[in-house]
Amino acid sequence: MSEEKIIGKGTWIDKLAAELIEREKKIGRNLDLIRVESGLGASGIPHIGSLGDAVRAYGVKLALENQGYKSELIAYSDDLDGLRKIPEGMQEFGLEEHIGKPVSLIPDPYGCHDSYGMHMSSILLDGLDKVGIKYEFRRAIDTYKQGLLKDHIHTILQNSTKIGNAISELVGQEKYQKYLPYFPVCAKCNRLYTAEATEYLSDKKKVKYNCHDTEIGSKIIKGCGHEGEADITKDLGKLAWKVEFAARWSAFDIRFEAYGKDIMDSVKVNDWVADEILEVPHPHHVKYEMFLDKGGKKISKSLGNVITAQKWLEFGNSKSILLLLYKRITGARELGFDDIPGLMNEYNELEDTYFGRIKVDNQAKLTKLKGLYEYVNLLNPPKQSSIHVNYRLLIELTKIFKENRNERVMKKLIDYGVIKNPETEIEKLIEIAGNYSDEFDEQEKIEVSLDDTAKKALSILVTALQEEEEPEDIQNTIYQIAKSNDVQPKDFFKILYQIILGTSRGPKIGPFITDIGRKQVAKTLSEYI
RNA sequence: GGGUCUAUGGCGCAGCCAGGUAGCGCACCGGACUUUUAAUCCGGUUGUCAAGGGUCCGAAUCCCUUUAGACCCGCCA
Repeated sequence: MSEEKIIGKGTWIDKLAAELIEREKKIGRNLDLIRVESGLGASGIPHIGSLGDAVRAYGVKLALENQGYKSELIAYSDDLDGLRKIPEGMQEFGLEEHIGKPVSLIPDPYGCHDSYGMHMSSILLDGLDKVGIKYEFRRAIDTYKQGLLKDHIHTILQNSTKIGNAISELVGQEKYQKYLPYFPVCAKCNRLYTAEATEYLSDKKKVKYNCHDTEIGSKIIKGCGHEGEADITKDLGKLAWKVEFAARWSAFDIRFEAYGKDIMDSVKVNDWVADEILEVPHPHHVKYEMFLDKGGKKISKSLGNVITAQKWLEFGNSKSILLLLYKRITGARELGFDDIPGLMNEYNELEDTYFGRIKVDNQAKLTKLKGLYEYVNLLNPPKQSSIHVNYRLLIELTKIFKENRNERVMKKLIDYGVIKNPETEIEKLIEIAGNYSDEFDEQEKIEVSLDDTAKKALSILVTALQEEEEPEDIQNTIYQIAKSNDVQPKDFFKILYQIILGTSRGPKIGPFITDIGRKQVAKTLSEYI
């Protein structure tokens, strides 16, 4: 693997950006500004996957800039989509009556934004802000209202027969051979999807529709029976997804958009529409797998297993999110909050590699790891390494100290020689590690098998701990008890850790017992005798 | 029906995209040292890199076929 083969910073992001540029050059498009796009769902609570789409697109923007091009990320909220089902946990808001309406026309149940859709989008935008992603925000409702897509809609509707056939051929969906790929918002009941467009009056730029019951999922949405004509240049309505991206790509001059495999078919059709109907080359793409929860189910907005950026940030820092999203793009991954500690530590390792404290033999590998570190820092890496504390250790410590947590954990860390002085940087870590242990501490009672000699030694220890007078040196006492009762000290310590911490090792146990409280420990231990 | 991904020592995974001696963490086993305990140090575990074929001087890595599992699409967005 030679030096010259390495593109940019050696990551998949750089390679992708290079492919993109090469393709644009081949097509011969203007490269003064390369726009990349990311879609934001607005119908449900945005999970980490939606965030990933934007974060990765931003990575590509950074790579493009790094290779000398100007670039911009458009974050586009699909807030003209209709509400299909009520998200888990939002049953009490009486959203039932709004099913089928565009989410930007539904009031915000929480009352803090101009609409339901804006509320949802804001959660994602807030997530992006928190991890440091910069973007240009666009909304579907504005895009349509401003008529930015009206020429594209006209062209698409004029070619609806051709498109309908192509959809059938490309992905086997027959529906658009019969109906137009355009959903007017019913003038009478404000609903989408119920209003089925049957005919396009090309000269008037109007579609004929009738509003009738329609089935979405397993639910029937009531239509109001209204029959009308909608002016595509003035009245509210939207293109079907199968053709909408193409119109948007063209209108915004988008050169890159990543997509999840769940919308693979739509992208395939849209690429065709862009190339063949709108006659604008489609953007470069990359497909990614969905994040799955630990059971292997897709993380869905409507189910309860939502991992949002906000929730993640309670337990891990923004670097851990960025590392997760930038380290690789391929492959289905099962994701859960329990991945956070690993990612927190992995970031520290990566930082050590970047600053040369960890040696990596393979040059290409080193370049790649350093590159990854730079992307996780959004190509603005710190000049100096941060202070590293093993995150799992922090979790263990915060599990033990619930009162005066910050102070006591900090003191322990100094005792251990992990840090020299209390640091505000560490305070933050103690806080999130504490959140983690509070939320996920399962208090698993593990089976500890004890033989008679061990039990005897244990009961002597319990007695010793219960003495009013504090033994001078608990550490030494434990050692002596083990020795004089024919228990291997090594095993005895192990037993104690298993009982107290649920692990086979831990911090130096003498001072540790003092920290928790002798009586407390004696009580816990006595349950095993 | 269509599509995508995954398959690597006991477990979890990296390596695969841009082929060049099969690695990491954990677990486990043995040893060393030690009142040693966030232990540390040394060594180990007979991995057909799912199976078969192809390309190549050389394949875990690229291509084809097969098997198993997962997920997505075939409403809508």
